[in-house]
Amino acid sequence: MGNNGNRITLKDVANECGYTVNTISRAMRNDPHLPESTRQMIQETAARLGYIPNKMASSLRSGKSHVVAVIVNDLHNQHFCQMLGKMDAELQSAGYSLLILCMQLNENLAQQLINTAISLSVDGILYFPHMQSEKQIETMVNHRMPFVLLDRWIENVTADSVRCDDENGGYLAGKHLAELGHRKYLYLSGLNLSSSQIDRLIGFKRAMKEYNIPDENVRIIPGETAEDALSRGRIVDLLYPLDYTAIVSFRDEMAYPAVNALRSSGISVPEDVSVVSFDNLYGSNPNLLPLTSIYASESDVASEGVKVLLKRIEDLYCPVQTKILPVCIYNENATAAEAKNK
Amino acid sequence: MGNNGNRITLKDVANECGYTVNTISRAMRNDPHLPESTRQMIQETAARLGYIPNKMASSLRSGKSHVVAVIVNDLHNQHFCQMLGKMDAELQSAGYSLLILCMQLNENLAQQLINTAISLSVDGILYFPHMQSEKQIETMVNHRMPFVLLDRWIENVTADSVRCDDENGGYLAGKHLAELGHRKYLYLSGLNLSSSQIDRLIGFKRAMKEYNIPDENVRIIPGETAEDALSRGRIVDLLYPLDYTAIVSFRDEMAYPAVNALRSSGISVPEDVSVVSFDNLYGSNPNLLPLTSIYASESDVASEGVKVLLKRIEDLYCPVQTKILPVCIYNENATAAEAKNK
DNA sequence: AGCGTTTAGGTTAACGATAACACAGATTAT
DNA sequence: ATAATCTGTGTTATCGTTAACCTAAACGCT
Repeated sequence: MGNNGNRITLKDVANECGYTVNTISRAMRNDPHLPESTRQMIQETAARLGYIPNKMASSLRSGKSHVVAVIVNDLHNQHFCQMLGKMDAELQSAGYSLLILCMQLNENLAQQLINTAISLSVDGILYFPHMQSEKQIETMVNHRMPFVLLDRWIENVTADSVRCDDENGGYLAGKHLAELGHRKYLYLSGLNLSSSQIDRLIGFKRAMKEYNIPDENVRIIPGETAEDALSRGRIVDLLYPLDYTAIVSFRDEMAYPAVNALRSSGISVPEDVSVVSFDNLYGSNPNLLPLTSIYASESDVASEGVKVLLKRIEDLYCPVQTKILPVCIYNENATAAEAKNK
Repeated sequence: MGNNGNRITLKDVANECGYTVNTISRAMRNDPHLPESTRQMIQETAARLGYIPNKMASSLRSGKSHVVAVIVNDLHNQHFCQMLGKMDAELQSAGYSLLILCMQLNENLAQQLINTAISLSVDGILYFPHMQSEKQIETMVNHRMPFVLLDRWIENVTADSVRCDDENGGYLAGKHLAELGHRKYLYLSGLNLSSSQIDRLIGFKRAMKEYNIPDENVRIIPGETAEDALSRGRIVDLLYPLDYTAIVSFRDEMAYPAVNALRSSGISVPEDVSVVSFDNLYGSNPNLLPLTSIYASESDVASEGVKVLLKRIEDLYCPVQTKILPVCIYNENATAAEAKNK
């Protein structure tokens, strides 16, 4: 008979076996001090009774929850989803579960989500910060909570981080287009200047300088979302009067409507206008868009991120880990077409 | 002065305020028995000290964790990811966090994931079952764990469920194609006969009967994954000799490579061959594929699912809830082109 | 004034598991 | 042969919070 309501606890197993809860607990954790036979007998009884350990209790006492939280900005964003899959796989094989906390595009939620994570005593946090937000970092540090910053760096913060080489990415974008002979550029920036945007622009400008393309040939269009800025009329207006022939978009999701707008106006991509973007969101579907995309493997970011976090969980005081993953530039179709054009 | 290591607990706040932990606990939970002034003072002190409640402890004592688990087959699948976003939003506004447990395409993990969920004392489970698996259901029932079956039904199980009207979906697919005048069909089925596949096929056959299309005009190609079955050669071989002009694919992810294969072989879609599929995965990108897709709003499945679960959490013994969401058939481009063709 | 009823808070015992310590009997070492 | 160690287990305290129960003062009412 169960103790209180219905849940089967160590106590129930103990009663059934004639041992104390302590011994059962040990058996379940495969404590080497128990003789093989006893352990087996206990584990079998536990299985027979349908015992499922209560991690809340265990975590409360032991301080380990075997749950890792990931904090992302938006679950509708494929970029994150692809990583979640990989992260989950890596975490699972290390014995962790994944708690997803999502800002729903509202950055003010970040602090609250971090509190939630701490509140649930997760063992670590995979954090995709959306803004330059030192306060959240401070909270985690104060609570001695292991964490890794993903995709971005944060000003004045030294902490474990995994991101791709955005500066080089921007450079490669510029170089690629410059070598194709383009002289006038539209650079679609975003509204929030995240670290990756800053780095990409810096790299891009470095390339421009290297190829002697003057500043005034690069028109930066900042602070707009894809939908509202890149409507057909707008992008065509922007392109034609000044003979821009190249577009750089800070991420594929922004490039996508731009390319659509161009095509609908009878402008071919990449024949008339070359487009370079970041993330390679559509990389797995090479027929979809004639984009050249700059990216680091999402899978690598995810698995490196997990690796770094697990290391930090294991040793809270190990030296700071920073991984900057190489980016590559690729799109079969676009590259081929552009080369032909050249 | 903290008690043990460093975490700030109720006790610390109590010491600081001169009340007992009980009173602090009450203040934090906004217990109406406390005078406004005391509560405010306590909450301010707690905030000042950086107190973050320990949900492990709270959950252990109170039996509520305010975490809901979702069990999915594959996080790389967009269909799930889209729902996760919506679910998370709905759950967040109800005060819950979302724990994602993923089978990594390995159905044998299902039982283990359910155990994990129970182990973590989640308040409920959103379950996308992958197979006809009664045992997992039994576990949840035994543990009085609220759950909702999503997307699928399970034989011999009566439980809360939310899914779309797959039978009608299949019917609409058949009707649509039959009315366009198609007489010979390739029906791409999947390897595992999930309930949605069964229902879709049943509905499709009903339409075939209604339009007097004999069984032998429908060739069912089962048990293959998209990649391996629908290579260029294969699909073209299948199409040409018998003059199939219509393809039904049990889900968009399978249709996608098929369409690509067709196009690469110089067969136009939808001009030469009409393709109907399910899920409307690419619906938000109408230029991507000339597919006609049958689907129910993912957002609806997600939010209905959450709604049903929350109700069940609130009252474990309320009557069984089953929601079958209407499907619609749509693709602007394909429909227009097909109509012109007709 | 006397008696019930709030009001504001304290006391105590859980929730389920685990860590630290204790300890008897068996085994080994010297 | 006796001390030292190991083996297998029980005892107790504790993780941080909450539920159930209790009390003392203040208040209202006839």
